[in-house]
Amino acid sequence: MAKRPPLAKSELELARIVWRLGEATVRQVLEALPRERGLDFATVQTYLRRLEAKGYLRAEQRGRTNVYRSRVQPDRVLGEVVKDFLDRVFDGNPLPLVEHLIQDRGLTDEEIERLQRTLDALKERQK
Amino acid sequence: MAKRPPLAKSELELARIVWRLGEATVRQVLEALPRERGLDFATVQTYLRRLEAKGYLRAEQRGRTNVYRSRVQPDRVLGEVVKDFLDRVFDGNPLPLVEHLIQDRGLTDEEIERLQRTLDALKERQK
DNA sequence: CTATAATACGTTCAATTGAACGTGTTCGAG
DNA sequence: CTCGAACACGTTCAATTGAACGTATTATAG
Repeated sequence: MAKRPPLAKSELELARIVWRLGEATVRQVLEALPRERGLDFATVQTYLRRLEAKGYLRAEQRGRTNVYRSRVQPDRVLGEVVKDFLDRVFDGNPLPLVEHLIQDRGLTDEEIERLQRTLDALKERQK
Repeated sequence: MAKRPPLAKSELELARIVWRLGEATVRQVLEALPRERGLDFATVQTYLRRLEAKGYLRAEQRGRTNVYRSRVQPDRVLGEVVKDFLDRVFDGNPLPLVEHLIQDRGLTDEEIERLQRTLDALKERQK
């Protein structure tokens, strides 16, 4: 499985939009971008082309226009991104990051409940 | 508080070593690096200089040698790094990341227990 | 004392990334 | 038709990053 080159930040940003939309043209991605981002059409085009070259997206010529869709499972890519981050910043140790997240950022009561149930299930399964 | 320029990956890697050691010379950082990293002394020197220029580290001339130490609270920087990542990859929403982490990466039983206690405490406090 | 090793510091260099330009082509409104 | 808007694609360009070089200086083992 030929390893893809790493995702740059802007590339991930656009890839996530394509993932969310399922498939998208340059213009659709541009329009899905927050207005204050202020990217040029040509710039979005360039990034999508790069994503295709890197193997993350696949372009299909529909009529006169290119439609991009994901070539790899988004979750898989996300997993790689998270793993890379975890390795670099926490030596691959998830616990400190999890603790940081649940301490620091606001979780609602429901979210806490939900996490507890997830942990319960996990503890069950872990036997 | 003048915002620092962002931390590049290699820079964060070295900064973390300085944080861990409390203070360190170029050589000490070099030696604390995993052997397979294979960085040159001069390269480590360059990165530490950049970290100083960016305001993350402060160099003190001790004898003939530079000793680097952190200029900002490491936890603070770490918080920024995590926040940036969370924003970019999960739209600032911690829950999906937490769920991904506890599902995907191996947590030991004790770690799960510990998380549950943390969540209990958090739920208490949230009233 | 002197040659060698270690260091600081300025400089360089290639690859990657963020961002856009220019040109050729095409499609649809008048 | 024809003209302008939209698009594709090749190209460019500056900033950042990863990595190291070269030179001057100093400390130290012989």
